[in-house]
Amino acid sequence: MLGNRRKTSTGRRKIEIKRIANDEARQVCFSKRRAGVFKKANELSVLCGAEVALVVFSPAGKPFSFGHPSVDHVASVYLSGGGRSHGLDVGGSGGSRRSAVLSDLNCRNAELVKELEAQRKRKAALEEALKGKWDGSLEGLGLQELERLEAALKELRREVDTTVQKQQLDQKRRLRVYESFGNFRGEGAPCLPLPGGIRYGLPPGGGFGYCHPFLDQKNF
Amino acid sequence: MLGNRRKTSTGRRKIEIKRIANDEARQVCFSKRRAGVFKKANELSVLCGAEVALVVFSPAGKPFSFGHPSVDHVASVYLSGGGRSHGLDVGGSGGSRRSAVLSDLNCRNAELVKELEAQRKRKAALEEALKGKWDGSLEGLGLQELERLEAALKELRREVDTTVQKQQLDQKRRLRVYESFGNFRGEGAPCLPLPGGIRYGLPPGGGFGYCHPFLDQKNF
DNA sequence: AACTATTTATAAGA
DNA sequence: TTCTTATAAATAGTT
Repeated sequence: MLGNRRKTSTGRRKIEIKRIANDEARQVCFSKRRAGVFKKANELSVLCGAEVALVVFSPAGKPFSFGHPSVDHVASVYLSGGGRSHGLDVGGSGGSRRSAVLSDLNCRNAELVKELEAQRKRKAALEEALKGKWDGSLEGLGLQELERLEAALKELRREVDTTVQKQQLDQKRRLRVYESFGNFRGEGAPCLPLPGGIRYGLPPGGGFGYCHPFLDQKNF
Repeated sequence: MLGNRRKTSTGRRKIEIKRIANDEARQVCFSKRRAGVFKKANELSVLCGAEVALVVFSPAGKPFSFGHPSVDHVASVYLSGGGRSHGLDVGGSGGSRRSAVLSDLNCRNAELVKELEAQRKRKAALEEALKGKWDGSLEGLGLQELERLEAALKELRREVDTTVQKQQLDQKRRLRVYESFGNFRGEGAPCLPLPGGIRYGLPPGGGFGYCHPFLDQKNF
């Protein structure tokens, strides 16, 4: 009775890996494959103990992410230059650790002094720019002035970024803490400013909801 | 002749998704599955036009990554709060863009003024800390002083991070540029400092080599 | 969302 | 690591 039932499906067919033209089909494919990729990423981290960070934006711009131990952790390591230091000087095993810390601190201090210098100049320049062109409102400014202001802001950002990056690098060299477990996030309201320190990812209350892996990631 | 050959394999068997105890088996599994996950991630981005960033560290700490349009791009968006603004005010389509930019700039300026204030205080505090305890060398300092200095450095970092994050958020709100194509990176020397602005990832010359997807990612 | 026929990924073994 | 093979899993097209 069940055996001689007609075929109800043509079955899976091979497809070419190129952009799916049809909008709806693309959306369906995204949902299915997103679930698949996240599952694979999770399995890789569990089976092999690998550190994994995966962030996906749907064609509509909805964010989904998975990280083990966390997106933040992996992003930090990646940011700081990638990879563990292959076991050298990790853990409190020997007496060379203290001197390593010392030379590390020494190095960081030198960089910090330079950064202070740069910061001083930068701030002066920015105040200059603000003083000359800025009275608190925007209405009196032409497009040109706005653009110049924006350029100044970008410049500031780039310089601060450099500072941050160096400091993170330094810090990560000796701070290799393992966090406890992975996480899975998806589908949240975009563009909310976040309080507190920098986050390579978003905090629980910051607009992204946490979801259990593979159970709740069906929305486009 | 070929048909009646004995089974040469027991074939694939179902496994439980939990850490593989045996080191070698875990390594082999990592290599295979890493390739699989990266392939899936790439297919998702191509088929569906999704933005994807995937970073994996092997158990030994070797970094592998894939991004479309790039890890940097996805990380930036993710960092800034996630998600596109759902088509509103994207592109130069309407006349509301100008006023949007104005209120945006206005907002950014207010934050900037606050940040300048904070920066001034921060710098003063740091200089204080350095003046009091620091003569250029580390040898005269006890562990307690070192710890206090480290705390000051961390504090500085946290505050600078906050600045950077806010500015990035602001900037990203109106800078939604599409880059051209994805990339694949793997297996590089860890922990080299990077010149230039902050990178959510690593530049071509920064210690990571570029690889073509799925062809060159076999090393643990 | 559910259903299957297929394709694809992969666990073991060599 | 790479190849092979049997099998488990993912998923394209359909309903």
